[in-house]
Amino acid sequence: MEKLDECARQLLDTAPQIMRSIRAEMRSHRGHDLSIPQFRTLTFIHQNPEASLSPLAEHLGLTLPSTSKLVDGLVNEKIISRRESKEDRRKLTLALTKNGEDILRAARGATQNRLKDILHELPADELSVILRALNLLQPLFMKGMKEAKTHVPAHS
Amino acid sequence: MEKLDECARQLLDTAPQIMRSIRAEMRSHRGHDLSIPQFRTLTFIHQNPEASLSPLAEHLGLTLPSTSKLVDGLVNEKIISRRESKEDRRKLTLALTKNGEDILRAARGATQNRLKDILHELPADELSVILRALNLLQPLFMKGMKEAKTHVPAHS
DNA sequence: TTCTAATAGTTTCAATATCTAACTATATCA
DNA sequence: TGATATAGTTAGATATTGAAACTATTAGAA
Repeated sequence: MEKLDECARQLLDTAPQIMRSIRAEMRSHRGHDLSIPQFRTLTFIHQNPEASLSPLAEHLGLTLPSTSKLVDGLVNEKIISRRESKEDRRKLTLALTKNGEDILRAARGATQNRLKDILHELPADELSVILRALNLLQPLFMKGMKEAKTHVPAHS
Repeated sequence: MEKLDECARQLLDTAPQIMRSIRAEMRSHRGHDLSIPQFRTLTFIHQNPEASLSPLAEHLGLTLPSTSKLVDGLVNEKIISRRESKEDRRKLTLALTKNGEDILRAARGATQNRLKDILHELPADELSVILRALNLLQPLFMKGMKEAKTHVPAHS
């Protein structure tokens, strides 16, 4: 149980610092500024074609009104498109525009480069450890979300 | 370099999800609601006794006015104390109140428990991998901050 | 078939968080 | 000593988010 305690503690201390680097880069690369929630929205829609608003809200951890507003802004900027779903007229179908795909790709590229800058001095075996850990963590934190609801986002 | 790419990509995808869980717990446990920046402020001051405002701002990735306001709110709630520094009257010295320490302890405890809930099903060897990875990542993301400035936060 | 309940999303209002510009006070340097 | 640098505050503007209220659509019960 000591390891479990230590993992929880380290995660709590490290995750915010990682996010700080990510946020800084999202906001500093040339071109379109994206907030973290905007970036996460684009990523979610990219990974979940035909997504509607509610699963997006759930993924973001935001309420429906907040998510609706967020999407509004992105629609206004022609980054995503929003249309009525074919199977259920209450639902929206969200999609990235071409512009949105470009912006997402640029943001990911720049931010991943930044992270690579930070990580590049690590030897390969340590990168392997980190990669393995991330592969363990990712499903858990997606899984946590699944437990809350039954809607499972599809992952590439 | 493939591993480096993959690490950067996974980090970019996983860190926000981890933060989502942390944020949700910070906001849901009984007692005092803390925002992530507030929590990070308390943690920083706890780990850096006698800290002034500028290194805190730097740590948070916020501007001085924003940090000043954030601290204002916490001072008003008697969570931290603020006084003029002895060596330099331009500088503040920030400290946790007793109340602040209680609140931080409670927030950490609850959030760590939440993370433990998520992680507990992992076998010990996998926890070891995660722990090792976090121990590798943490200094890097603190180090990144050091590179930006010369002021090195002391760590327990 | 009709009516009620549930669901998806929007709008309004209020609160909170953050940045920029401008400013004050203090310390350092030429 | 005066100019410059540094630490922090205030005011104003903008962005983000939740709660309450509302509309439209779908599903389920009678």
